[in-house]
Amino acid sequence: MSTAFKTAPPFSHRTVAASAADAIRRKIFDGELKDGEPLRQDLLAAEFGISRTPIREALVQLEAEGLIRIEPHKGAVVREASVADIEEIFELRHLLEPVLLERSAPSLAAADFDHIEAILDEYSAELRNHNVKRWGELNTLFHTALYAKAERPQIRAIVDKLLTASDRYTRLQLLHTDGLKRAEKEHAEIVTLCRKRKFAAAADVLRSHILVVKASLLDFVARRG
Amino acid sequence: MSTAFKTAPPFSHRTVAASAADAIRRKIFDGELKDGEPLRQDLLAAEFGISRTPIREALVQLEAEGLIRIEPHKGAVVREASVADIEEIFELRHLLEPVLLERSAPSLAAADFDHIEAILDEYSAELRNHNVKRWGELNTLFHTALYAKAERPQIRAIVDKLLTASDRYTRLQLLHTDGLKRAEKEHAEIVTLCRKRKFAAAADVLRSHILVVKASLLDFVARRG
DNA sequence: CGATTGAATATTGTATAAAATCGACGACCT
DNA sequence: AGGTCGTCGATTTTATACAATATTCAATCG
Repeated sequence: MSTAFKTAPPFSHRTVAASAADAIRRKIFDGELKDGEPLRQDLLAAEFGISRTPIREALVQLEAEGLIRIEPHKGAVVREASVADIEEIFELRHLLEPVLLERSAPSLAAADFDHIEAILDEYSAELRNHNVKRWGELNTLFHTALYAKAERPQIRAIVDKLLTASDRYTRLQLLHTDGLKRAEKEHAEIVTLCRKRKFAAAADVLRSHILVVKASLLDFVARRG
Repeated sequence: MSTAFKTAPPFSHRTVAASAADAIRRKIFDGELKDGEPLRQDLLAAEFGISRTPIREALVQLEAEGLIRIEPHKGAVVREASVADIEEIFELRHLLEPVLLERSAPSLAAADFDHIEAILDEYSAELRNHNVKRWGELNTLFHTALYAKAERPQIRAIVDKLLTASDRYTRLQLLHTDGLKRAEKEHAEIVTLCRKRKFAAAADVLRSHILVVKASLLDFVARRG
C-alpha cells in the first residue's frame, strides 16, 4: 500500500516528517485510527518505511493541532472529543466564521461564486449518494472557498482547524439526512445573498446555519449517548 | 548560565524537549532572540547542553505556536510580526476575550477578585517603576485570572497564545505611559463591574479596552515606522 | 566586467544506537 | 491475605552517526 509521500517525487519541497503528519492525520479522519487508540512510533515508522525521528516530529505537530494527546513516556493517543469540546468548536465557528465571511465576500468575483456553486452542486449529488466522506470534504471546501479573500491568515488558520475537527464528526455519520438537506438550502442562500452583496444578511444566515448544525450534531450524540 | 530545565529536579515529569521549548520561548519573549534572527539547532543544543533531537521537537512545537517559521533545509527564524498581524491579534482578542469574561465572571468568588486586585496593585506599583517586563507579565496574569472559570479550554488556549503574543510587543516598550495609565483605570473598572455582577457592562469595557490598547500600539508603530 | 557554474562548506533532515522511564508481575515481609 | 519493593520487558526519549540539501565563493566563460 503506497502512501502519499512515497509516491511524491523526490523533488517534493516537504520534509518526510510533514508528509508523515499528513498521512497520520488522514488515518485519524478516515476513522482508521479510532478515538483513544494509541499511536505507537514503532508501528507507524515500520508502516511508512521511515525511522521514528520524523514520526516523533509529526506527532508533536499533530498534538499542537489538537488531534492527539502526548503524555511523556506513555505515548500518543487519538484525542477523543467530549460533548463539551464539540460545543466549543461550534461556539468558536459561530464567532469567527461570520467575521471571515464579511471580510471575504465583498472581494469575491463572479468566477469565485461560480466555483463555490460548483462545489455545492457536487455536494448535492453526493448527498443523494450518501457519500458521507466526500460530503465532509466538500462542506469544508465550501466554507474555505467562501473565506478565501478574507486576508485574515490567523483567523483562517483557526477556522481551518475547526472545520477539519467538525469534519471528523460529520464523517462519522453523525448527521441525519434532514439536517444535511437543510444545510444544502442554507449554503445556497448564503451564496445568493453574497452575490446580491447583502453581506450582513449572509453573515446572519451563516450564524444560524452553524447553530443549526451544532444542534443537529448534539441531538444525534444525545440520542445515541 | 543555568537554564530552567537544568535546575529542575530529575523527577520532573516533563521531557527535555518541552523544557527546551520553554527556554527558547522565553528567549524570544525577552528579546534575546530578535525578529528574523535564525535559530541554529547546533548552537541551541550546545547552549543547553543537550542534543539536536529535542531541540528539533521544540522548534516544531514553537512553529505550531506561531512564534517561529521553519523552512525545509533552511532552518528556523523568529517570526517577525507585521502591522497586519498585530491588528489581527487584537481583532481576535476583541472577539474572544469578552466571551470568556462573560462565561467566567459569574463564577468568580470574592477571593478570586481579591487575587485579581492584588495583581492590579502590583501592576500599579511596577508602572511607577517603569518595569515593562514585569508589567507585561502582570497584564497577562490579570487577563487570564479573569477568565479562570470560563470552562472553555479551547478558547482559553487561543487567547493565551494571543496574550503572550501581545505581551511580546508591549515588552518591547511599544506602549507609552498615558496608554498604560488608561489601561490601569480600565482594568479596575472591569473588576468593579464584575463585583457588582454587571457582566455585560464589564464585557463592553473590556471590548473598548482592547480596542484602545490596539490603537495605542498601532499608533506607536506608525510613529517609529 | 558581469553572469554562471561547480566544488567546498555549513546546516538541516533522517536513521540508528544508547539511555531513561513506565507498567506489570512476582517475591517478600507483616 | 494484603501491601510493598524490586526486577524485567516494552516503549519512549535522547544522543550520535550519516545523508541530503542549501549557501558561499572562487574559477570560468561570454
